[in-house]
Amino acid sequence: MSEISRNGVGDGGQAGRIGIGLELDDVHLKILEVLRENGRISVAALAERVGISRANAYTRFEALRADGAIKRFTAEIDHVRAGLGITALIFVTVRQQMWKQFRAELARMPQVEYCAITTGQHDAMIQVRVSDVAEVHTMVTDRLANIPAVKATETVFILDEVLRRPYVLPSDRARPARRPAQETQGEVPLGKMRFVGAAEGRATLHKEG
Amino acid sequence: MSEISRNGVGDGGQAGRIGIGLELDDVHLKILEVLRENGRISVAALAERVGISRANAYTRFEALRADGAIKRFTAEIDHVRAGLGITALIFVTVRQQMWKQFRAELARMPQVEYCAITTGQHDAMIQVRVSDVAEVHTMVTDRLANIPAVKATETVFILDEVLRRPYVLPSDRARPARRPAQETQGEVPLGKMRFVGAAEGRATLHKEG
DNA sequence: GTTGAAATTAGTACGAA
DNA sequence: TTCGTACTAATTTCAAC
Repeated sequence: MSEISRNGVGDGGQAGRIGIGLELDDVHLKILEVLRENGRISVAALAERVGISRANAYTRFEALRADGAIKRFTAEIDHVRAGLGITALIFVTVRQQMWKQFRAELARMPQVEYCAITTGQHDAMIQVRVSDVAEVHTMVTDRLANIPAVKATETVFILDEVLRRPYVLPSDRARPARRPAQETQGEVPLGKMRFVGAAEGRATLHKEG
Repeated sequence: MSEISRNGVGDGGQAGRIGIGLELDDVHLKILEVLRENGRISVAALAERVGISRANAYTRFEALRADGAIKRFTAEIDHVRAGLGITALIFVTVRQQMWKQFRAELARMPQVEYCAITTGQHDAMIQVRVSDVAEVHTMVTDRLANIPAVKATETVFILDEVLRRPYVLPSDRARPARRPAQETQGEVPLGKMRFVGAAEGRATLHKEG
């Protein structure tokens, strides 16, 4: 057993998840790096690529899963080939204290790939995948607009997905692509920048379903 | 060999990728459904869950990969446990005809998990994962603001990720959660809705690197 | 945390329906 | 095309170091 707490066999179940602030060492991160590129690699091959023994790899692999650091394994598909070539972002303004209803409706919309609650002028961002632009219109008007919790929406289309990493790791910063940072050469033109603060009374939200 | 074109062994290589508009049947979709939830499932178990023979499962599995319908297998991690608990969206306005430079700079930023070109008032949306809010500020001011291609940025923070599916499939619509659609009950309050058109001269963009 | 061997399982290659 | 089976190769498990 490593420093990672796990739902060990024989646990009563009460002491299930304790160490919430676990620290992943370099080996853990290396494992996650390899799995990011090849989620179906055998643990034996994984051990070799990371430079540890197989038994160690099995232990750490299981620990990462049991701890929840690895949530699941999945595939990445070509949405166009799957027949869902249209991607849109829908920014939603939600009526306060109707979040629970909003979440419940979201679960019933299979076109939704991602939904996040944000600061800024809108309250949530939804990413949807559909087969044609008309379906976006249908979704926004027939589904979203009929949800009382939804006060307003704003839709933009995604023209191209430039970059998509399964996930980011702290170890990625260590060895970036090229040119070692170069520090801040002179003052930054702050006029370019604009932060958008959180809307009032929304920072206290937390998962409810 | 199925209806999916593949880089079959013995192919000269010239006739590699032909059928770009391939049609996935129900069995293909079922396979993708299973792999979405468990990307590490063995092909034998996959065959059983889909209800086909092992040989057939191997054929289709390989066909999906060779065709590019499945791009890769990967893991899903808990970003908080990985030490990157802060997620932000940065909306970027890009100076026209400097997209190539913008893309090149993006590749050097390991904190970026996702970047898409969008319609609407901004030109691109970047999703970043960092360890603390200060790092967002650093990214925007030190990195992005120093890119000539970047005209302006607008940053919002993600307070909660409500829903995240690895991908959406056309077959998901067939059997949604509950309540069979109920049709449009009366007219839709269109006043709620607002579409944002594409900025001029940007729809002609395509991948360059 | 590592190595080596046994047991299990996965992947491949056929022929038949 | 799909299925079923036999064959080969690899992986996982378990042991001792």
